[in-house]
Amino acid sequence: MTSRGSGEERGKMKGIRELAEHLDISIGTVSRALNGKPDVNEETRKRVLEAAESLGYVANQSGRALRKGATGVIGFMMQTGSEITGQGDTFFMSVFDGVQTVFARHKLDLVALLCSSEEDPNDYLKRVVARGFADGIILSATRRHDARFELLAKRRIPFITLGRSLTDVGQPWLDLDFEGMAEASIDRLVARGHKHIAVTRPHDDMNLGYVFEDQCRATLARHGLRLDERHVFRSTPNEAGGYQIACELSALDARPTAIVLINEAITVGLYRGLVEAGIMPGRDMAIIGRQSPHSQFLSPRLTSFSLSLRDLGIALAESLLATMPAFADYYPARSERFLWPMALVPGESD
Amino acid sequence: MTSRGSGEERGKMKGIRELAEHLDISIGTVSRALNGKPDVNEETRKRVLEAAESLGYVANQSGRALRKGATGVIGFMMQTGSEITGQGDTFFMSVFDGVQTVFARHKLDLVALLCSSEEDPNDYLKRVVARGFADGIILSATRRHDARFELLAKRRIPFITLGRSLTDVGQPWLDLDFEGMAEASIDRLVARGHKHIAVTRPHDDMNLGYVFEDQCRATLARHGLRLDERHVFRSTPNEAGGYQIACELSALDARPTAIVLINEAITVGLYRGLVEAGIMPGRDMAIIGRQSPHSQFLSPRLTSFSLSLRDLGIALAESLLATMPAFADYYPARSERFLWPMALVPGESD
DNA sequence: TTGGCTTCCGTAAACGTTTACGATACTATG
DNA sequence: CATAGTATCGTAAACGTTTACGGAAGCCAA
Repeated sequence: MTSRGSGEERGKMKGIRELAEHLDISIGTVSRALNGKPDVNEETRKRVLEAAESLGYVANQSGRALRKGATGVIGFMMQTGSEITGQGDTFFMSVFDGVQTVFARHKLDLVALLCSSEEDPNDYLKRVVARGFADGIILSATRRHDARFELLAKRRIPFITLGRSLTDVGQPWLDLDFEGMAEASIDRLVARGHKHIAVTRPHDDMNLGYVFEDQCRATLARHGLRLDERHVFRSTPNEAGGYQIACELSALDARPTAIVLINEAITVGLYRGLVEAGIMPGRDMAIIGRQSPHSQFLSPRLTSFSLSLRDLGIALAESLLATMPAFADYYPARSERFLWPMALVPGESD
Repeated sequence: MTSRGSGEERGKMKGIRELAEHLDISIGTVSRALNGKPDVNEETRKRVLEAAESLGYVANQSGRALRKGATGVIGFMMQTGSEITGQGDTFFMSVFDGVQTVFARHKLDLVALLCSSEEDPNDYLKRVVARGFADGIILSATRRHDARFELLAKRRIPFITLGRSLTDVGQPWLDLDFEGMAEASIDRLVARGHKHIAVTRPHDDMNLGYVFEDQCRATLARHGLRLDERHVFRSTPNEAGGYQIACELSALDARPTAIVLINEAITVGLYRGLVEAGIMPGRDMAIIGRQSPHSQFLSPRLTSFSLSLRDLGIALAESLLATMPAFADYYPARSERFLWPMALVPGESD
């Protein structure tokens, strides 16, 4: 027993070496004890665990990652700046919570990799993965063509995307069922007698915009209707964009009688713009959108498509782990691709 | 020159050793070249940089962090789950963007440390810092008493908090000027003849709730008025909470004529609840709140306190770096504490 | 020529873990 | 008693960097 006297619980633990000396055990045994290896006496394991607890020792991340070749970290890449993704904080926070319930079972940590709006997302991702920061990556806000896919595939980093893309490297993906949303929306509106239906989509090349518009067009065609090109509104995914759409809409001579919103962040602005133009949502203009924290508190209440973001996160996490060899015994290997269904919540806006 | 033929640009770079062999230079020189050390020939430095670029080599994070004792990562701790933080949709994303413009100058990376709603925040933080994950931490959503402060102080991790607390370990902090907001709001409402003013605050022990309520009370007292205990509304920081407040409000026999909202995420729900109760915002009830992406698109437009979240992020980052010895030559050492002013943007709701 | 200075580069030792391997003591079996 | 087997633990070699140190040139002045 090396004499260290007291000194417990104060300051920082130096490392496993100090812990080992404190216990008068070799560092190898300490490590094995902490990592649950079988070849260590149960009594000494208990001693080690207790000492680690009381001294506040936790294995250093860098040392462990260097040796094991894995960091135990999964990164969720997202872009900062307010109006990039069009998804609010609460959207991702809910998804994260689902992801973490899965990760917690495997001692994995989820961190959000924040790409500045001033940096090219491809460069950022390249930097992050080359540094070996995370064992796996979750991508969101997928674009029509997305070079990030190829980058991760080339480096053989396990990853999954929340969203599809024309770029396809065989990775698993999950995406919201925008086709189903488009179809259900159009069907519902047509059934209510609407013949001139407008749609919105992001101003940039987010993939979901193409998927959504195409399916709306196809569904309208099935009803013998067509999508007027002037009724496709592109906007930034925020309230200002929604307001802008309302302005353009009201200025039209051949005004549609209904509109389907692919993005939930534009709803309040759209409502406001319509009201200012004397167009009463739900009466003069039918609106179907996406559920958001406020959608049920608008007047009239928004008819919207909802989904369990938490469950989505769970599915996302499990699909990712299924592609990682280290978790092959927990999740059968597969490369899943799944359209996540959304449920129509009737409101008074259509 | 070791014969490697081609094989460039494909797959992953093994490490600095392979890069060095490729160049027929020692790894020490390669490292020095990449890190901008002075004692390396400019021509060889150019060769190294070009080779690294073309081979896609980036120094491994774990190895570098282990050797240098610093990770180059700053963590912003936040809690997942939808209704924890109570900040609106894009609040953090905007702050992050400001933080990153500062960090980019020092090759620091910002990541969001996501604490699951199922894990104790103190345990989470302890785990993160003990692992040596980040060189510095930014804390938000500070509570009345916040053990996280003591934990970080004990381990001597540089950190700053976005928000104050009764727990004070001498760290720098930035906080929104809720005192100023309370004072300006009350003054304005009293000047307009209101005598019965209600306030909102979070349902939990977030510190800002105490600060805000106290200052409202003090300012009312200055005008010879008092804050009715029944006019202090606690709610979850989301739209449902706002709706709930409206319900409680309308059920009151002695109804206030004005209300000040400390949280921006409850506004839409409150509007809705008031309207349903036949109370017209801006006419029957004066409302002053916080700016959010939708506040300007509500009817009537919300009179709100706004601030530049991006600038806030910049200040936050600079104050943090000022406490880190490694950046002492860029930012003069100081332990700053700063109330961030908010500007009143008149709307039609009061 | 000698010595000192500068410029450049190679060598090797850390950093804190994990783990393959071997060593020891003990138990069971013949 | 000899041997094999088992339980437990110590030793040391990795993992990929960075950096202190020293050495080998080249240059210049004395």
